[in-house]
Amino acid sequence: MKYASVIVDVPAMQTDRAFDYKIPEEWQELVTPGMRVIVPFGPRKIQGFVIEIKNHSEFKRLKAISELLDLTPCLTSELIQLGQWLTEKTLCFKISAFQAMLPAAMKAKYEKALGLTTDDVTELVEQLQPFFKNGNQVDLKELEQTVSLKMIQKEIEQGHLEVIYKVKQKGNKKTIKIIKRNESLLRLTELIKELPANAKKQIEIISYFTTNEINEIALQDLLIEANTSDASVKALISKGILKEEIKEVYRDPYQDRHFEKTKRLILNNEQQQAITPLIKTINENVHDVFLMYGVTGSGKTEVYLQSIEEVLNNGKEAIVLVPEISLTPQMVHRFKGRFGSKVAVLHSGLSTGEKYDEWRKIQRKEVQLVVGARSAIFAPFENLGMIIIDEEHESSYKQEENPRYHARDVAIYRAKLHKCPVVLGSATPTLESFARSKKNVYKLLTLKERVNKRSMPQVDIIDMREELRSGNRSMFSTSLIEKLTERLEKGEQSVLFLNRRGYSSFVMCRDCGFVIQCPHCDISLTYHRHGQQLKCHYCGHEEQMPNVCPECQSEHIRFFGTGTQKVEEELVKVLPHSRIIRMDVDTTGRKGAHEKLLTRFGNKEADILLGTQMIAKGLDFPDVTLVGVLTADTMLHLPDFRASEKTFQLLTQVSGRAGRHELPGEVIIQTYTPEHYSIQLASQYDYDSFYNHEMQLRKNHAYPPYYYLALLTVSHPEITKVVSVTEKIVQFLRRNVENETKILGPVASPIPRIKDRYRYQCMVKYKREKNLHETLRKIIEHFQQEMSSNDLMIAIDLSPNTMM
DNA sequence: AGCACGCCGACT
DNA sequence: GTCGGCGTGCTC
Repeated sequence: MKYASVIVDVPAMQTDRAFDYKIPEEWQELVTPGMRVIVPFGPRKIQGFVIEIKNHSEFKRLKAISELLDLTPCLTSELIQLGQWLTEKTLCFKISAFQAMLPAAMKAKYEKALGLTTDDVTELVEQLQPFFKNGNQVDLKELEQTVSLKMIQKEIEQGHLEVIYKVKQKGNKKTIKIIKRNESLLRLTELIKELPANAKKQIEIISYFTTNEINEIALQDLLIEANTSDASVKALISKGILKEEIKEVYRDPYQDRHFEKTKRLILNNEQQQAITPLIKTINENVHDVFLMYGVTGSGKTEVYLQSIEEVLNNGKEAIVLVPEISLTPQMVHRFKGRFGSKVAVLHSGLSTGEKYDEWRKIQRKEVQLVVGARSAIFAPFENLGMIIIDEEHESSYKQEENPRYHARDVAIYRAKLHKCPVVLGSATPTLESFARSKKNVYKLLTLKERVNKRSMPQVDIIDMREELRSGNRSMFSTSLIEKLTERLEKGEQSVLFLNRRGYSSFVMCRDCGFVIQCPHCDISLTYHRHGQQLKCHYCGHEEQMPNVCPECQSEHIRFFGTGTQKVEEELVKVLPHSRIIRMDVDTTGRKGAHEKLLTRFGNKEADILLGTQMIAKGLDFPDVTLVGVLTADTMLHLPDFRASEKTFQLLTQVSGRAGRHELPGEVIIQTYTPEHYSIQLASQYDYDSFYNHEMQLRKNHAYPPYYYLALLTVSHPEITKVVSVTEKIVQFLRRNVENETKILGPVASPIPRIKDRYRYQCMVKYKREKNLHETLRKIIEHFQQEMSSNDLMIAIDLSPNTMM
């Protein structure tokens, strides 16, 4: 007799362990670790993951697995192990770790229904009787709307009704019907004559098979091609001449796109030097981490492509991670063009079903390469030959919700197991990675020249304070307008970049200075042109834009700050004849809208592309010769120790968008702090100096990479509770950490209240702290009751990206 | 997370 | 005396 250890789908501290189940006789040999099952849990039924098969169980009153959801495990043994590791590393629940590895379609949904337990409907209360006219089950949600719960409860007590717990799958395999011939072509030709003459349509169908000499065809195609209805097809099937088969098909998001085969390019000297050690590790089957530091346009991608080719030739698989926002069609094209149908693509633009299908291709070993965003790092490959993380510095590789993992850490963990290399690529590596390469923990591969030998575009820093002094109160400097006009005249294109983070349009009274804030969060509301609404970006609260100031009744209340809409309006005023494409969340909301706008810009249907973060990455248009950054320093003032680093990265990234082809490019950076080193050094493309300068600061302030961080955020509706809990935590930490570890706090979070919950935090800065995870676990355990009963929340982020 | 069980106050 | 509030503890 075998038993299954199951991790159940209940994300709670008390259930964060395996539960044992009997395996029914008929599945004894079938159930293996990594399969999803449905199990009884208390009174209900829920989904779970089998993580182990055992011959004994300590527990006496075992229940049996009620259903199998997979016949092939969806988690490989490696992924089960990885899940355990993730759980410890990020202090998340086991179930959350497993769920993070799978496409959303495989997560269960739960529903409750009421079932009739008697044959005689009239035993029920009259009011309930009509609901069971068409069957003996009714959806509970539906019933709740019209009937009181009490009445239902009574009926359950009397044994007339029962609650049925249902587990539903979200997405599923898409299938089509295939019609096959059941006879030889020769026999079919004979059959045409044998069929009754009035069976015209049937004859037509058979002729279609014989004249085209085909064995099978999709039903929907056959109906069109042979111009018939499925009644005739059914008739032939029942006669045994044809047969029907169900076939799983993939929703292919790229099916009507043609990818021209691209050939490998000749590598230049630098690229050759970079790829050699990489190829060596690939062929020798050893684990290593490479940092490929290559300036924009230095041809990193070609190095990726050729090393992947090597991996695939060795019969192994590869994962390429790309930041969500640069997973553009251009990017996909490069991989599909080289490797065709061997590639699966995973990103958030796909529907749940499409993601599931791409994932299935990986599981069934139909592809050898995955290109995708963060979660693609969990691709269920079993024979990994290499993992590439492009734009390694991107903060989106860190998941900001549980499990708070960093894709880079997962990549290195998996690569160690598979004895294969990890390649981290960037033009502006994170300080962490570059520091590791200096210590030779990562092997540094450097690409200093651009492939086309062009120098980087000239960058001009414009001091906006000067502009203000000389009477220019607009958001465009004289120089920027001049250069934009110049491009318009020459028929060249420009890109304007608005860095909006931490600088959205808030509403302020000009008389008393009152700023309208969210009633539930301590943050100012954002003005939305659409319907004159004020919106909170944290809790979704909405209200109407007032006509007068709520404080002083002044009419001089208006919105400040710079949204893309506002910039567009202003721009049209200054350059009335320019054609502008605006790209932001509003214009790219719909699926495919993003791509359409870019195509239009590429076709030169506009002169100026205006947008936020999303246009900073990977765009490559030959006629763009001017890039303008409207406000370079907004991000600098966020409460974030990485603010300078992010600013440097962004400016470097954006500058790389200009003059990528024959035409030379120019960059304008507008700022109120032109002397800031991250702006100065970005304009000189001087990563090394930036690195040295920033490292010194990090050292002085005890930040990464000199120290590791852990951020604990406590939240509760009452501020006194929050403060006292955080205080207790800090005291406990102080008693349990090493001497050189620093503990900051308790302090209010940068956003002190979200959704009516007060937030306090404490930051742990440590170098070596062997037992930190254990200590943090103890803290959670200590507050466990309060967390489940008293609405208390403690969030722990190990190596947080920001302090928010 | 759900859900049952169980112990106290305010009503028919 | 009963209904129903939510604190406590369990789920293989």
